[in-house]
Amino acid sequence: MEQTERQDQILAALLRLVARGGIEAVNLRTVAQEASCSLGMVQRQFPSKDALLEAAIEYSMQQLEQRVQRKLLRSDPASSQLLGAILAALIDTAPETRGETVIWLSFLTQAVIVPEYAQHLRRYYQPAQREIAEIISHGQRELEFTTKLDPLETAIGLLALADGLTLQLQIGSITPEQASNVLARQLEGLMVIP
Amino acid sequence: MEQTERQDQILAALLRLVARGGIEAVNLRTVAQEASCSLGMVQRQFPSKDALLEAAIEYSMQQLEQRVQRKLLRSDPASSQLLGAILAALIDTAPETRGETVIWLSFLTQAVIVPEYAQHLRRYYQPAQREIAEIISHGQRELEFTTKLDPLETAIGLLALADGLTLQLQIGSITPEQASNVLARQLEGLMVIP
DNA sequence: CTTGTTGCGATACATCTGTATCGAATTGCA
DNA sequence: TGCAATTCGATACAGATGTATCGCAACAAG
Repeated sequence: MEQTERQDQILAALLRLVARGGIEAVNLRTVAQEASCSLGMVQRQFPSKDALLEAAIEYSMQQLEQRVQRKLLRSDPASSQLLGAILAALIDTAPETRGETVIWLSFLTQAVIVPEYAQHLRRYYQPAQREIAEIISHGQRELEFTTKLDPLETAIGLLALADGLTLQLQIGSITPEQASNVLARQLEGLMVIP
Repeated sequence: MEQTERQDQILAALLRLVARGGIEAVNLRTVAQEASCSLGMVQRQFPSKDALLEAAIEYSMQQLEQRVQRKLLRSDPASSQLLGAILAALIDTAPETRGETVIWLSFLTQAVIVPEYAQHLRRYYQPAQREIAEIISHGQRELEFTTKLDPLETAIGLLALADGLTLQLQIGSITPEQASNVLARQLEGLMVIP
């Protein structure tokens, strides 16, 4: 068995654990048990618990990235369709992605306190903001979007909205239908003249 | 010294602690130290750590409630002004409110896992959604808002947006100016005809 | 003033958790 | 096949943490 393969098994086990019991359920022993290996094995694959969690975040980000990319490939290349696909991937509530969502939220919450985490996140969000702004810009040039709003500001709003909707969805204070309706209205809003 | 007074001192100490080090910095000993009292005192005021945290959440929610109410009293009674005041209070980044923000985010994250917490939060969000929807409805009837959008759906969007912006603000991936601009654009959006 | 009660803070205790260590098993190579 | 090196998993260890206990001091009632 290869190194990275074993590491991925452990990371997957960790995410299953997080999906069930949140990040508080994670410790070296429970992870080992979930991964059906020994405590020593987990220690050997990851030098410390922090390193393990860091790897889990990285892993989750990659999974999210892939999910977005897959949606984009299947999507109509019109700007509004692209945006819709990206945002739909961000608020995904499929059970398989629950672990990723929860660990992502935990990481966000931690980042408010730990500057290094916040920096990590900025390095993710700022490119995302720019990419979405670019799509909006493109839509404006192609006259698909008639809005005159600032693309970057609009992109920031859409990303923040997606995060907020994810939270509300996860705690069940809104339904998936409501969430996608809200997003749909926002996209429609780009096609009027304000 | 009265019971509730001592409890409030402890809760305030806890929130200072959370503002500095997040919820992980909270344990009975650090709280006692921050509150300049003994471990036994904290134990006597709150039967368990869970009860202590529960009380801290309640306390934070009351503080937020009061902050919103104060803003509302000072605000112009026009619907858009009311909405602006509420949303501005929600994304507040004043240092004094940081502890509340962080504990609120921690609680949100926990709520994804703990159904009882989620229920607490729904009991907060759903009235908030309805109140904001009511303000929007009123604005529509008074012809201040020309939008034909569904009030409840719009309210859900605004609240989710506020949560998302709060997160992004706290990790520094957007500036306060960007956040309030995004909110302002949304409010302007209610005054067009879509 | 004495005595019983209550409140207080220090300390003890059990558990959990990250990390280090060590002997045994396994594997690869000559 | 035999040996050396590596890998494995069990266990030991230290520190942190929630909770329980206990002796002492302050105070009130008689």
